[in-house]
Amino acid sequence: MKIDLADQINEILLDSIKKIIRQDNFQIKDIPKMILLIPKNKSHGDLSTNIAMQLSRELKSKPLDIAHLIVSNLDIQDTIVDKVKIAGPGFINFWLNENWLYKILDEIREQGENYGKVNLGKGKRVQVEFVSVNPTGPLHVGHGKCAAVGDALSGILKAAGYEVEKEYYINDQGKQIDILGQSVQVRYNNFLEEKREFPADGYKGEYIFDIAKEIIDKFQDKYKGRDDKETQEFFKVFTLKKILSGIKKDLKDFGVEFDVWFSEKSLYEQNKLQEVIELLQQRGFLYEEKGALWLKSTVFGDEKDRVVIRENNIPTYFASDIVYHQNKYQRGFDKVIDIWGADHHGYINRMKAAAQALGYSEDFLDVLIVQFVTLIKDGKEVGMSTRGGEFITLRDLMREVGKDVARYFFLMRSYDSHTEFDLDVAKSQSMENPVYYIQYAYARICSIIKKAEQEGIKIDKNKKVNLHLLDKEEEIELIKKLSSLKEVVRKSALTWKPHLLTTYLYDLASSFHKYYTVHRVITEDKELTKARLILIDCTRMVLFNTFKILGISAPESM
RNA sequence: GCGCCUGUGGCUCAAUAGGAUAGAGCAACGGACUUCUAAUCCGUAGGUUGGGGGUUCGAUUCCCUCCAGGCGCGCCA
Repeated sequence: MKIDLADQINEILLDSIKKIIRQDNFQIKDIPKMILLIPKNKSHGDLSTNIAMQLSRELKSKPLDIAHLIVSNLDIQDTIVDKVKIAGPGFINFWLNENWLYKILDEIREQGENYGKVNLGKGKRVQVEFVSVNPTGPLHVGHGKCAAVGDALSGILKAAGYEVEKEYYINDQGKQIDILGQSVQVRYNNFLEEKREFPADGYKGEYIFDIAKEIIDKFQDKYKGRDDKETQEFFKVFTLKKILSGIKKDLKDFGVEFDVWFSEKSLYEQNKLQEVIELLQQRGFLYEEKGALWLKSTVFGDEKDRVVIRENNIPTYFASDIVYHQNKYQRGFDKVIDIWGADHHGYINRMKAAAQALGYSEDFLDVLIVQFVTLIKDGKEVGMSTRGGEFITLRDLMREVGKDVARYFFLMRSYDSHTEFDLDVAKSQSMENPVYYIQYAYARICSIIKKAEQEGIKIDKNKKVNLHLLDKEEEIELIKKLSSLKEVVRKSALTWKPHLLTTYLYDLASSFHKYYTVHRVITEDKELTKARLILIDCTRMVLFNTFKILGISAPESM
């Protein structure tokens, strides 16, 4: 494996700094992390570092002086670096030998679908748990955002060398499931002209009626007027199954496949609660007060202690979650990421406190909060309460704008900004949609390659093509974009920001469209044509790889 | 009252772990199809980064404070 060019520059910089420290007897604790960045402005070189400014504080000396010292000790013999210059307040800018650009193309061709992968995770096991919506109704638009973010983040972490497991936690027991069953049961009886009172906090959605109708179709009046244990259980189980299979189908059609569907009920069946209570008791983090059992979550920074077992002996929702996270830990993950909606952010502290009370390190569990989606339809906001029954489902959204548009829209901005999703705009502007813009770049490339094939132009993998012919400004620009994929993957895996990749996609597509407008790929010049075909094929590959990480499809024609 | 998130051109958002002249798209205006897909490209205009302080070589980014919006503060889930 070749040395990364950033690594190479890091190395010679480090050598130089070490030399200075020795020569001039500087005292220094640690050398700050070297940050090499690609300057926005071309006149600042191909790569740049601010290390001199970073060191200035520690060395108590002017950034410019340090920069000069570093540069004069820099050994650029036999490296990719052509020229070094100091600029501004103390930036050290590097100009690279142009060969490096063409080496990028070789690398892409060599690695194919693997280009863009980095080994940040080194095989560490990460669990990403997301969506995990109570199975009391269909998924709505807000859940779609969580699904898109969770799935994309998982893809990013995989590309960054982590071993990722995606999980959906099903709250398939408890009070809300009882109410759900009752809601359907009442509707069922009402359809059969049996008077029943609808539960005060019952689920009012249209889908409840549909399920009731379905039960009539299948079982006629078998359960009419009955209210024994068996009947209640029947409505609960039937409804739960129905809704859950709907959720699974929605997610699958949205392109999200989970590795594990984890049932809350199964934890109780295995009597895991008792185990966890005993463990917490042993560790001294439980106490009784007012007939209830409390967790001392304040010890770990929670605002107040929390009830685990109620006065009436029924465990709280929180208790289940503690048991569930205990289970996650026992499955041996190095890291657990929970993705929650913004309405649950007040829950983070107690959950992290619980994890620590169980004895896990503070950074074992991290919770990522996805801010709400405000959906605009016909110019006004649409409410999204499951219980109230008024919402736009993820299914509706997919029907209206398609899977790719929906996913991209959720991912194109940072998940922690509350985004407005104007349905009318997403539909009516679909021709100017960023998704189409990007996919169009891909389709264009495919179409050129197809045409070249028809004209009998073939790229022989073994035959040398003179890539130095790719010397136009737009070509250099495009290759540089291609080269930065790995950096983007690394960064987004480190910061858990999928939108860095959507931004990158747009950027890359833009570079390609510009190139396309100015230069023709297929020309009379055979050698040039071949070189350009390689360039666009590499672009195609990079687009493809990024699409794959984000779960967006790559159409060969549009 | 306390906590979390947000505030950037008219609108929707970026800004790479604090970096160089704050960038895109939409909307506006003016251009480019005899071409491998015009679902594209080029140009013009548009900014006191909510206000005020601070930290330093440098702040959209970090700290304090105020203002505005969203969301939470249960022996609900």
